[in-house]
Amino acid sequence: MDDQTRMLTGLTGLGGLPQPDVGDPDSVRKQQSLGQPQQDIGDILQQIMAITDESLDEAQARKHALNCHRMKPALFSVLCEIKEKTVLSIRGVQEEDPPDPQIMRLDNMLLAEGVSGPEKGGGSAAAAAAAAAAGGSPTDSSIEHSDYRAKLAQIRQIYHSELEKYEQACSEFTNHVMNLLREQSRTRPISPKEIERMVAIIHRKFSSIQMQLKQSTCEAVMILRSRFLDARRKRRNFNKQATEVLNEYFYSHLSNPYPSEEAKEELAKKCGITVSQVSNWFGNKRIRYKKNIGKFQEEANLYAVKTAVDAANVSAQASQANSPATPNSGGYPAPCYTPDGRL
DNA sequence: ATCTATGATTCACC
DNA sequence: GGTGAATCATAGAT
Repeated sequence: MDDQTRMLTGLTGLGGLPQPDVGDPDSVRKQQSLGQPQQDIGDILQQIMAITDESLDEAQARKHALNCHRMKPALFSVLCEIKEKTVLSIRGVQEEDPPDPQIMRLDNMLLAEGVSGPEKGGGSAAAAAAAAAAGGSPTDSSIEHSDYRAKLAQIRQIYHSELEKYEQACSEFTNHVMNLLREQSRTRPISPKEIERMVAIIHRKFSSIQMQLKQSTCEAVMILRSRFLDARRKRRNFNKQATEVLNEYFYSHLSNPYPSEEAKEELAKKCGITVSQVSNWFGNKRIRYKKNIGKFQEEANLYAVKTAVDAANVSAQASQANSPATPNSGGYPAPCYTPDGRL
């Protein structure tokens, strides 16, 4: 009995293996035509392939039997040799690809919107600023603001929980595949590098799923944002007190109705609006005043009186007289009024 | 329904 | 970047 025949009998004697059909005349013919060695190897390979069709316990037992088989090292070395030849053609085909620019774009956006960054970072601050600039009374904007924040937080939460799920699934799957490959490396030649490559492939697959998640999150944020920006166009008039403060400043600085940055901040604080709203207001006011001074005459006189009265009060309170708020020299034409407040 | 007032936006200019 | 000018879009008055 030669080695291969012994091996065959050894394998068939392992139990549970399909016995070569000795009684079958076809089988006998095959044995004769193939020649003993090829036929034996063919059987072994067939048995290896058959493992996949079996239950786990059976397969484990079979695997163990095969691993213990004394021909296994020989088969293994043959597989190694084949592998060595084929690997040369595979090598270098799939090398490190550069970071996907689209992923980077999505990442940057998610970071900017405060979805992927630290909990209460720049993104929400920016949103807050935008919300504040949205106009309307301070209460309205804060309602819109909190609404926006709440929705953003919701998106953020979903994004993170999904991301976590994906990451967990990815690492679980990676572990599983690595274990499988390590296990298989006992029967077929698998280099650590190949395992690495396989892991990279898995990661690529999962990162493409992640990209989809990022994309849909971005879309959600964009929709939220556009809704929010639409809401911004829903103009709300400033309250009476705010308009009064702004008008007072405007008419008392008619010669130069350009508040400094500090003055704008002060006015914004007084009126409960943002600095950019103050800028808008002054921009509109200047142009509209200039366009139709006549129309604003009454208003101008009213505030001139107010300013004069205030100035008078101040001077009355102070022991020494102060000069009026702002002399009107140049700049925008002043309304006509007498120093005592009469028109 | 229509008009007016007004806050916001856009664009060109400096 | 701040401003003027034109324009948009809507609230509020009629």
